[in-house]
Amino acid sequence: MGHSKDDKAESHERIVSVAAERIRESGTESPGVAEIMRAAGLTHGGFYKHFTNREELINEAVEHAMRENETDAAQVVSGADDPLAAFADWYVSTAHRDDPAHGCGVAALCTDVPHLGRPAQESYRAQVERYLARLQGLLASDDPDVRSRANVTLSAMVGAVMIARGLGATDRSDELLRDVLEAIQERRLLPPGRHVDGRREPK
Amino acid sequence: MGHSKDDKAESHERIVSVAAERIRESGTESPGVAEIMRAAGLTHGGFYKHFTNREELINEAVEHAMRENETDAAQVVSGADDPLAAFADWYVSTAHRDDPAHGCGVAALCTDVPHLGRPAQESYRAQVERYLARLQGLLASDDPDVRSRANVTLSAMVGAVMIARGLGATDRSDELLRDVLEAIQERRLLPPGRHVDGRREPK
DNA sequence: ATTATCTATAGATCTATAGATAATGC
DNA sequence: ATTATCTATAGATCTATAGATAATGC
Repeated sequence: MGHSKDDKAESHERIVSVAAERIRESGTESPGVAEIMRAAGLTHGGFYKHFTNREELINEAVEHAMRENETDAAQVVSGADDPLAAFADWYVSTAHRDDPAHGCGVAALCTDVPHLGRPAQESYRAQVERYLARLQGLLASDDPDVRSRANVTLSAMVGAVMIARGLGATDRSDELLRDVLEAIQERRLLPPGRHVDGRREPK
Repeated sequence: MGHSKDDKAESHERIVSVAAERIRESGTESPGVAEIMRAAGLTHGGFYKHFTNREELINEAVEHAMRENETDAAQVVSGADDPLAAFADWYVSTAHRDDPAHGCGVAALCTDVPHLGRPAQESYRAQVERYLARLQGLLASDDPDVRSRANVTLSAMVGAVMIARGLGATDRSDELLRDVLEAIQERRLLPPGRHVDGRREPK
């Protein structure tokens, strides 16, 4: 047993980190307090010295899952010849499909977030904004429709990984990921005739 | 109490139909047997005369959710001036975002399916195939890359609805849906320079 | 007589709490 | 003395079962 304040901070971090993995793998409802504490090397009784209730842990775990992934993204694009291609390569991959526990929280938690409280929804929204800001930077900046294109690109990336996860590690799943990756890397999501009037009217 | 064989068949259908709604709204783990039976106007005790266990219901409910949505899709495109535009309009919409219970099972259940058994995974896979077959029919048929384009289009459609659900009914969410809808309707997901060599090498 | 549904409940699991234990840190 | 963690357990909830009830259908 360790009982210093540092130990407690380490324990807290470990619980949140483990929970962030489990909820991306099995959803926010599935893993129990006892299971998460066991995975963190602790017993379930001590849990309530760290969190007022389970929901508080889930909120911290959602925020952790979102930010953890974002730091990975920054490393991937830094110093790449084609940063957009590197970003897409990292995201739209079989490795990402097969390891949701350490992957994108926007993809893994999209179905859970509507049933969670404000803090988790805000963590989700903020991470979508960070992805969109990053994509706008990676797409040609002289395009009046960068934001629209970032929305389309993010949708295709997230959708591909989600459908691929539903299909499992099959040839069909691999093919879908590869087709979406190529479409992004070859800039096929660009408008064929450029729009010069900026944002169009919503129908 | 009604006790005829017809009544039982109706009860069975009602239980599966209600379950198909609840699992798309809250995931396959969340709704309990008692809750589903109550929503079907029955008590929980009779459940096991219809299903050997909860998992069997979930399998039937997943299959039901997938097929129900597919018949809606067929109606939407039939007789439309621009069937692809009509299909995208129906799928990439705020109405679809705000009503997962009656919406696409591929979107609603993608995170649950990997944790379910073979039958549910097969239902999921089959519905992805039906969507892709439909999209290949709606996209220009003289294109050697229709299949690739169907994969990209489906990913963008599903991804847009999933992210939009995570964001909730906000301006940002509406904008994302509108941008993806326009990209599909204006055929912006087409390659700018056509590829005549068919399928390219996987890198 | 058969059977679809209902009432009641057993057994398992989960969140949260209470009190004990064994370190830390003034 | 304080407190981080552990053991034990209360109370709620969930799946599944058993036996009772009240219709159907030969």
